[in-house]
Amino acid sequence: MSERTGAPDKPSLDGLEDKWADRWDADRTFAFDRSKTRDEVFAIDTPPPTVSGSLHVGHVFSYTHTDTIARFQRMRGREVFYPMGWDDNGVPTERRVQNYFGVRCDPSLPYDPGFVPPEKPGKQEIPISRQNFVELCDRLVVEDEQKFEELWRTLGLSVDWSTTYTTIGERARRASQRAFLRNLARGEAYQSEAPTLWDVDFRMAVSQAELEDRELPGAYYSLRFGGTDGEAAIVIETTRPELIPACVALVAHPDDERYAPRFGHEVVTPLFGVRVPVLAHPLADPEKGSGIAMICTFGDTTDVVWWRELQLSTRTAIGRDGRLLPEPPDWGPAAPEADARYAELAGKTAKQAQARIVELLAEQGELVGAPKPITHPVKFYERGDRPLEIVSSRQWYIRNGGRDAEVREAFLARGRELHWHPSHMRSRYESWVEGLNSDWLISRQRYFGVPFPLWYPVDADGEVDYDHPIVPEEARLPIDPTSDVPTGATEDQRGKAGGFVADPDVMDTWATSSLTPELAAGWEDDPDLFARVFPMDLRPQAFEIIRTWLFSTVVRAHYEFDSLPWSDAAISGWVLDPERKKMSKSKGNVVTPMEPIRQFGADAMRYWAASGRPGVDTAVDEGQMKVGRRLAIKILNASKFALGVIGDDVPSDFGMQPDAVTEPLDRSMLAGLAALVTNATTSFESYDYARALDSTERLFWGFCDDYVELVKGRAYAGSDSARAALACALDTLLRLFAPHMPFVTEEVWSWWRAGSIHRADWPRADDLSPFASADATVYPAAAAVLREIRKAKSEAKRSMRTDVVRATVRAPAELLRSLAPALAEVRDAGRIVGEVELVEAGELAVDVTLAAPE
RNA sequence: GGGCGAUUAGCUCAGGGGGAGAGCACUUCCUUGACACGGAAGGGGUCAGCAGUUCAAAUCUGCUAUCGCCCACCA
Repeated sequence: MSERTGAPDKPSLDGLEDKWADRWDADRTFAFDRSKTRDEVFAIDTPPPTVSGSLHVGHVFSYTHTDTIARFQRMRGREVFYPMGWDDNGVPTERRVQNYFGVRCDPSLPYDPGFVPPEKPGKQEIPISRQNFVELCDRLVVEDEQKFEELWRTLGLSVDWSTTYTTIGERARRASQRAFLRNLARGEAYQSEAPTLWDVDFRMAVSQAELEDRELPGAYYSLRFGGTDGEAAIVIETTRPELIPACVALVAHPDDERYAPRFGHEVVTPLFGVRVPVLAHPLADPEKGSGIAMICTFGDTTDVVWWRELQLSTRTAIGRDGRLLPEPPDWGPAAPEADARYAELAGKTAKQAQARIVELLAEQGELVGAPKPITHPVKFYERGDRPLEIVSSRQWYIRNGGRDAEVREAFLARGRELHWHPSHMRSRYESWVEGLNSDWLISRQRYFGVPFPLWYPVDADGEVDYDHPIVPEEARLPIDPTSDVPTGATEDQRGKAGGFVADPDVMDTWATSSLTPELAAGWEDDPDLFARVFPMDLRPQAFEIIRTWLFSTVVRAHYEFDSLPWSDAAISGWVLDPERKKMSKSKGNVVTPMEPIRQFGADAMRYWAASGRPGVDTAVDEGQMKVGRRLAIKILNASKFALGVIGDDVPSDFGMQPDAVTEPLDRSMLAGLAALVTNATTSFESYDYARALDSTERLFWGFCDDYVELVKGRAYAGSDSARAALACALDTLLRLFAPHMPFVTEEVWSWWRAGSIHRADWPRADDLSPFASADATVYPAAAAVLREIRKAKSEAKRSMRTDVVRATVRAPAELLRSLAPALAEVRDAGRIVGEVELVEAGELAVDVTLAAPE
């Protein structure tokens, strides 16, 4: 509990961050009170930052938005559950641990409890077991966490630092495996051997959500497929001639009269002389190229559709390493020259094979005309460097509506049930769900991650039976099937006929991240906490991971709890560099936040962040930070003035004493403040922290410029009405600013109040209701006239303290009526020493006669 | 190809049927008793364009243009 200190002579922002961060920590100001029930709690599903690198200014931006909401809800009386997670699961962390310690994860190795990494990573990576790797990860995360936490605390995030979680730790592994096993038991998870998008460098399957298109230069090559039985050749266009050996058919639209006579007939592939059928399918576009395409297994996702729907055979040419397979595919009947052709290409990368095959086509005269250069979109893994291939493999999926209209409708309904801020972000969710074309592929052929908690029986012939996975009891989780054995089995049965083998794969990181609300809430591990916080209230996140994080979290909660994981989603925009370019490490334009926080102050940094509207991309702007700093300083100084006239003997509960406010000017000012409270509250309730700040700031500057000047004389003279009004306004304004500028408001609060402002009540318009009946026009009228007087002095290039010998106020009758009760204050603030004449006129104008210069 | 958003002062942006606004920058002035890490004032805009609804449009509707993003089976 803080002691009242009174205002210092020279208030300063210096050192406020450390001072108050330490105090909040010591007082446990933001500790979650878990005696509160669900309806009293406001729970936030905080995005766990990836601990592989460093935080950048974009994190500061969006986490500040969330923190303003958290502080508002806390002041409103909700017990805020505001945990922090650390995302240490996934490729970025895997790479960081590899590079940092010079090790490599090899799950076939046994755990070595005595392993110590080298002091400096050697040139050769040391292979270690998965458990050893995870332990190193835990160790590194602790170091990263400390840096992150220091920044968050300096920024003033009001999280409860005793409620943290990680995404690769034991709890996360247990929750991920438990959720998967339950999906499996209910039939929501299934495995399938099918063509899958595949990254040839990472050598793993990639899900639809991890795809991105990149524009790449390419070319259309026109190829001649020879006719059979005396029929003419058919010319097709393709961008991937290297896939000719994988060609299984040609396809044209059923209504295309050019090719209708050939349907069911065969043609011969160029170079290889393999016979393939000509078929009809509505997906073939008569307008594209020559209107007829070659189907390869597999060149793109359309090939997969054709292959499946036309029930074609498989002729695999490209392997999982992106190179042409060493052995030729099954050509079918009679293709004498095919093997020889293929031998020359085997082992080449797709790119090399294309170059060679184009040469050969040209030599053989089977290339029609010159290649037509184009640029076209090609699918990439978002982290990958080479185009994706499609290979057939056995993978685990979770049903997400990609292949089932009913399931899809259920998730669209969840999207409509969720409150989106801003609301138009819902359309991104909807277009994603509507465009799904496959289920959620959750298995990854990686070593670091949460393993699938499964084994498969090996039959007497040594064949693995994938259709009857062996699952562990939930109580055993988390397990690693490569080192743990099925219940009742022994290690010596591993890999043996009649024994078992482990599922070698790990789960996609989103399979864990999709459980962050459950993880943070202690699902199954802490049922008492879970009941108090789940489903949560708010998911704050960036828009670009709606299709991944947001959607997958909805999927998991829908299946496990038949509910949304939270009622509201607040979607933040991007932070752009000062030139309004997207920040990225490769461009080298990433702004790190600690330096500007130290330079301008955390409140100033937060001011900049909170000025960015919900969902709107915002540029890094030092100008806004300077404005924020100026505001913070103004709050210090205006408070110092107000407390100076309120008096040092003010009791700590002095403040809302509406009865003491009797003067019309004071009552009028407080009427405006009441309207502000309503406005700011409404804005915050709809997650519009920016509007709340904007309206509060607007009133505050006017308060400083006009009200303080008008009331100064009377306040110095000891007017009780002025003292009470200033106390009331200061008290209210500080609390309105507290969510945005927690440090400076807490500092000022400590001068005259007990306890933390962040545990004080949010202002209620009801507290100011005595002023609802006040004439709200008095204060604006007085301020307007005062501005006219200042203008006259400014235009005369005279000091503001110049005496006014005589003034004539011309104004509409209403304005003059409003002005009347505050005329004394206007005289005082305007230094009018002589007569004031009031004249009715159409528009406000003030003529003044200034005292002669000395 | 479909969708979402944006277009307002030199810059960054707010506003959302009836006065064209803020901050920064610029110009001028003021070292007044809370504040020189200040303060007062000023200049500056065909609210992207066209059409419509309306007594009245920056604001609502439609179309167009430009920019950004999302989605799509892009041979």
